[in-house]
Amino acid sequence: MSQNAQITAPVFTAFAGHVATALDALVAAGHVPAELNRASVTIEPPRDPSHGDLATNAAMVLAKGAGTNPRALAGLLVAELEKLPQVAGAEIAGPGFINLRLTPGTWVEEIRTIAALAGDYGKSAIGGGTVVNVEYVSANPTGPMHMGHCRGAVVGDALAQLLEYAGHKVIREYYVNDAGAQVQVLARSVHIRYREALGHDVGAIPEGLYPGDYLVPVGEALAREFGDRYATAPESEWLALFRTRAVADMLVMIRDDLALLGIKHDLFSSEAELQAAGKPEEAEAWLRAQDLVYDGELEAPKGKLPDDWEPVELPLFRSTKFGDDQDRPIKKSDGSWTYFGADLAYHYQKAQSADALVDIWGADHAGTVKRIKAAVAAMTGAAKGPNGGKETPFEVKLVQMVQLLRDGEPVKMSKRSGNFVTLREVVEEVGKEVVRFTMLTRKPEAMMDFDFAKVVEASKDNPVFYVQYAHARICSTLRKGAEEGFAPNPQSIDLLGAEELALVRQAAQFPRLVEAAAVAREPHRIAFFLHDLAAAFHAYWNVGNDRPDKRFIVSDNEAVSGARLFLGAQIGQVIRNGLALLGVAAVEEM
RNA sequence: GCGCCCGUAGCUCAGUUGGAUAGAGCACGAGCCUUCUAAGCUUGGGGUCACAGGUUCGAUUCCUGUCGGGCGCACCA
Repeated sequence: MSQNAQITAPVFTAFAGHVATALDALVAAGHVPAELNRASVTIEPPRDPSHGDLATNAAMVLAKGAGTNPRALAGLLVAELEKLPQVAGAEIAGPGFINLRLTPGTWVEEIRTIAALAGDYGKSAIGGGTVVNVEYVSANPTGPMHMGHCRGAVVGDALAQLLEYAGHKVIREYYVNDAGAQVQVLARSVHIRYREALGHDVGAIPEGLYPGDYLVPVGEALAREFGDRYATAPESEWLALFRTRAVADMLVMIRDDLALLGIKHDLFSSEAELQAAGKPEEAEAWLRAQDLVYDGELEAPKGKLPDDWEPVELPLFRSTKFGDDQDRPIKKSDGSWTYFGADLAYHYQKAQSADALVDIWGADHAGTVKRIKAAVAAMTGAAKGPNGGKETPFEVKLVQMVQLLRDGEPVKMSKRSGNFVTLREVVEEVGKEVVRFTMLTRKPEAMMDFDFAKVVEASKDNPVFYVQYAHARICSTLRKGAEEGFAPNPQSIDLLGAEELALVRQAAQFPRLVEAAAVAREPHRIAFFLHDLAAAFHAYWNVGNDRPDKRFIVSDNEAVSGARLFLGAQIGQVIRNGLALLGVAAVEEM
């Protein structure tokens, strides 16, 4: 018999069940057809607090199917819901909303629930254990991470954590593009550094190669290992070797950079290995058998036509059949795979071990979303397909650009010259917590400014600081209470009044917010929730400025102090849980 | 020219998968404040949700079109 059996479910979770039970009762009484789809029934706090603690639209969305009008159905539901001991009042409002007022005891109980569930408060089973593959970062292995990769990395990592918390199994995956032209350029760049390490006069790094100093040690290591064996050898003798070595070194560097942000992938999938295993050929053969790949002429580019454009026949995937604007080549004229051709096989491979796929991409890749979605639909959806006709849900989340600013002035970046701002520089300057939280303070599809000065500002304008400060304030109050001999005391929390319970009401949103954010794949909602909760906490705190009797520690009243400290500890717990979801550590003092 | 994203208060942005009188911070106006943790507090004004249609009990939210901004548009990745 575990202790957990005694724990009441979080109030919003519980009431989702209560409303369902009430509807079941109406079904049993013959008022509502059993087969009615309840998916659009919501249980949420009303926007206007004067309307009560909870509102449901159940009567409005089900009335038509029940062959009655919303207010009549609401009357029946209210009669059921009023039977619940937690319900202090239920009324029908407007077109058929049902507003519920809960007893104060319900909120007191919620404090105990938070304490009992602790780090698990907010966890959900909504994911049902299904496996979601989240692919994020996937930066080319040609150099250190730079800030262009940062937002997608944080959003992807926070999303992965959120989905796990919501009851999914998550595979965090990084697709390593180690087969294309870029890594050949890398190999050539490294070869120059190799010759340089051998004492050759290599001059300036030629245009088009990677000029960064980070390749110097790679060249030196190769010089130590191979001596001058490849110094003047033809490219065909060293290209593959140097590419393999360089990519391996770059991945070490990238993993180190990601570790600075606390990011660790479960799986690094190599494009080169995928190709070596013949996966793209398998995909092509199957697609040709379905007449989804054919040899055809590529359409001319839609923008300004390049001077050297000439029509050519290539194997094309019929992505237009699945909503794309034109069919896309899977092979180049030299017979090698296009990025898309390999990516198509790669996504099919991912679908083998996951129930759903999510890709986090930079907005500059928006143009290729349709073709890859088309490919996944074609390969997983076909009735006779390799996946048995079960189309794998697949979403691409586009993360917009981040503009780096310093005191309002744009920071110049040029990838070509190798003069870009690295992730490491930024993390070392402002800290992991600040980077992660800030990247989640805007919805991903909107552009974002990242100002070095503003993100470290210690003021309430800075949401990172504001949330951290709330947690630190709680910790320091608990320390202070301990000094005065007051401990958090759950025995006396019935003494808490309406102002304190309003704080609980706010914190109690967390479990349903986790579910909504997970379903929407939007981790930034957690960041905004934390900001709102911190604001409510600070506001309550400030009441104590003028009214010592409303402070957490009331020196001559041990019972009230114990109750408020217990409340504070649980608010702190919810903040910690939320921050943990974002991968941000909660600080105990500032 | 086409595709994707964005357009909400003077500014920066939320807006709970279509809900009730659209919110927060900054800035502005007016008061207060020397603190259980200083990085302040309270309060007020401020809106054609870019625009025009459509869908329905109901639209900031969904659909169509227009305007404005960003990104992208080869067999690159």
